Amino acid sequence: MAGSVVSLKSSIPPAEAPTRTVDLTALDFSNCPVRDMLNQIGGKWSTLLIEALSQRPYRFGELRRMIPDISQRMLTQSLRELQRDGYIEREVFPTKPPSVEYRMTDLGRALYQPLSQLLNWAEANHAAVKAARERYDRDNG
Amino acid sequence: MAGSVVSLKSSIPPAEAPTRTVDLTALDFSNCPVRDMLNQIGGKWSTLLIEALSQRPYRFGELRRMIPDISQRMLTQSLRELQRDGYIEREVFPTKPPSVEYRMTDLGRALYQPLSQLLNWAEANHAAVKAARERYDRDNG
DNA sequence: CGGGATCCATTCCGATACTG
DNA sequence: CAGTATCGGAATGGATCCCG
Repeated sequence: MAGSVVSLKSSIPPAEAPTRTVDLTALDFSNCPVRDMLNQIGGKWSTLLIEALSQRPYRFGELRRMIPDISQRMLTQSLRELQRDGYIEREVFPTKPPSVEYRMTDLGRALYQPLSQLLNWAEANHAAVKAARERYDRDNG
Repeated sequence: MAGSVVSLKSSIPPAEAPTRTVDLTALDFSNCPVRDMLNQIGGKWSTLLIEALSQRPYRFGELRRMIPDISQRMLTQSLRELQRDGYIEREVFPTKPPSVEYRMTDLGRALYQPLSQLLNWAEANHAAVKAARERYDRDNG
């Protein structure tokens, strides 16, 4: 793959074709985490967790009860990935039995700004998307 | 799963615990396309295509050359899904050999507003995420 | 040129069982 | 309570061949 600044010419003869240059590097997998990030955000549970933790810190068991459909395996894994990317932090309290709390970091709160905008858009436009799908499925398949 | 408005109480004794109610319905899979949408956007190629088509319409082969790493199978499939959700449209010109053009719809352009904000954020903060990952990987396994 | 069909590798995710 | 370990099915994505 390798960081590619794709030079983009129309397939019409070069002479009259305006040469446009599009920088797709920003979305290149190997160079930057944009794709990586969206891959992570696009995971089945990540946005749900970010949404929940954007409110206040929660303990593991609380999150689990909030999202009954998540398995503890995926809950652990998703939290670890969010933590690894620096969006949330994990604090262990040495009680017996131990309790663990997860909270957003500054980076996570920063991410939440544009992310919540996108989520709001999605929520506001789900009817349009649904309609488009039904139209497509009717006309085609 | 089923649409769940999760009633969320802290695990501290109910008497003194403030009862908070968090509506996670918006992110429920079965109810609304927020999760669906992010699933789609989180796909390996979708954002790349939306980014490209937000500039101007392109033909199949042009897109293919712009993104050399995509297979024609995934290009076709990704374009179909974006079309199905109403973000792009497809026009066939009855030339010989046939040519097909893809362009953004109004809905697609609307989506691009919050989406590009998120992409910009990701691009601007990739250093922070990278640093967080290295720190995590060093401190842990 | 712009696909469709098929096969295969990888990754994701859920269910279950066990632990400090 | 908050995990870890293991397994198997499902979904995702890539390679290749074929077609009007």
